[in-house]
Amino acid sequence: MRMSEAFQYPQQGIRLTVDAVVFGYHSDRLQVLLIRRKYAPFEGQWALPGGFVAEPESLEQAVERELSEETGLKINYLEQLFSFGEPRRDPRFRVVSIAYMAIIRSDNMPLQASTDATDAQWFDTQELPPLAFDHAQILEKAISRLRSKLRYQPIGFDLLPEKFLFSDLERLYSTILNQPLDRRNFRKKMLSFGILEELSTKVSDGRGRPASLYRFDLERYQALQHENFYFEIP
Amino acid sequence: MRMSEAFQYPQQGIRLTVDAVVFGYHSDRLQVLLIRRKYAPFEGQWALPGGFVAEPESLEQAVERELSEETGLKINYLEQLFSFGEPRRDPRFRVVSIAYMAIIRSDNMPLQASTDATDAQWFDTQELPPLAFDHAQILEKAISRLRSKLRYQPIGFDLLPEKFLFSDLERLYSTILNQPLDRRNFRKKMLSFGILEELSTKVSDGRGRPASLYRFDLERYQALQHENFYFEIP
DNA sequence: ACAAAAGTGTTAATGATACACCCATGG
DNA sequence: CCATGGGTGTATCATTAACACTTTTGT
Repeated sequence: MRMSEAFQYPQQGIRLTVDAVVFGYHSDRLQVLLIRRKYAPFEGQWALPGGFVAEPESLEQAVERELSEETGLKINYLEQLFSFGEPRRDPRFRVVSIAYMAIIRSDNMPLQASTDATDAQWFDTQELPPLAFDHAQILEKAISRLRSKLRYQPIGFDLLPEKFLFSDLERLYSTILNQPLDRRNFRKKMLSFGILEELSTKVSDGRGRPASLYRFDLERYQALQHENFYFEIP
Repeated sequence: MRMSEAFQYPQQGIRLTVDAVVFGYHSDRLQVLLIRRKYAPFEGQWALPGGFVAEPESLEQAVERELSEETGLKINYLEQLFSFGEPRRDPRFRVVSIAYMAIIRSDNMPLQASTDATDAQWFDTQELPPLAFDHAQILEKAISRLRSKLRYQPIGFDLLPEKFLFSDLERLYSTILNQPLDRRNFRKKMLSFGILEELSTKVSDGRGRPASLYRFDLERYQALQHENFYFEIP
């Protein structure tokens, strides 16, 4: 085996793809972007956006290219999730897929009447259609990762517009974590980090007392990271 | 692109490997297993054990096979770490590597006078030689993962022999986390989980008061996981 | 009796949880 | 003046952190 490695450089016949679980947040719901497949296998079924990795591009570039080709969307946050490589996960031949988790700001979510793309649609994560391949498993892992990251990384802000209401942020947390939060405690904790800037503008949605807009202060956050600072929502 | 995907099934020329960061614990030090490369590139340099994935095997099987071929070691814990796919990480051609983190019980560490294997050696993680490819980066990521997992998963027991002294466990934590621990607080916390069984045997290393042996109670741990139980060392 | 490591409790500080009323606006 | 959502503080409880002496053995 070592010998063959050294001198033959075996060509494997294993294909490499990337798939992306793209999250958005709309109407107080966590949404995920799916693409309807045009071709077999799983023709007509919904699947995660993704595709084969091209020879000279990095994995991240591959994800960004595929997303841009299929949906025209601009990614706001991207991280590698997990690699899926069970031998029979694709019925055609061996495909190993490196899955990514991506986040798109809710003010960027509208889908472009897409170029090449078939159907691309946002789905509420609570009401998902059957998915092609092992994509349900990938999605499940992504949701679970998103949930835990929400608690110890300021990743929730990537799902909201740049300026947002505190109540939006709170609803986002309680929706995605699927648990009720105490408004006062949440506010106290979140403000204690000192990474939110309160803007002077107040907005009213028509009824109720007008609320302040906030903005996530990324620079401040990055500065704090070099000190003994831990973002954590209990 | 979609078209070509659907009908051509492009062969990519991207090779797929697995690499393993294998941790052991010996002489109160965290150790990692390295292999001296027999062939170019990086001939003679130290590298992580690993190799090409064979067509019909799962990724985990590939790791286990390579480790067994190269070192004869039996793995005690295995988890996928991260996938590395920068286009020029291998000077020969495009190789994407899926890295795993493995743990070997310290009573299993002796290396078999190896079959095929060249040199395989344990290295103290504080005194590492230069590594081939991007393996230093992989190793760094593995250590950081091990550190954080140590805090919230009972993974430290996988580094110790089946029966161990409480002081060993404590030293392991303070060594790997690289911080001093308070003996009383550590003990109190660790025992509070109820996942350690105190054995009746006491052992003495010649000087000082003899100490009890403990054993990690896996079944109890698994049972507790279904309840509201969180292992966490602060 | 001394050296060496094991074992053991209490207090103070900090952080988490629980909880209810007033405020500002639009209709 | 009513309905609606925004905004605020305090008291209790739980967890963590700090800290030092006694016990058991071998030499």
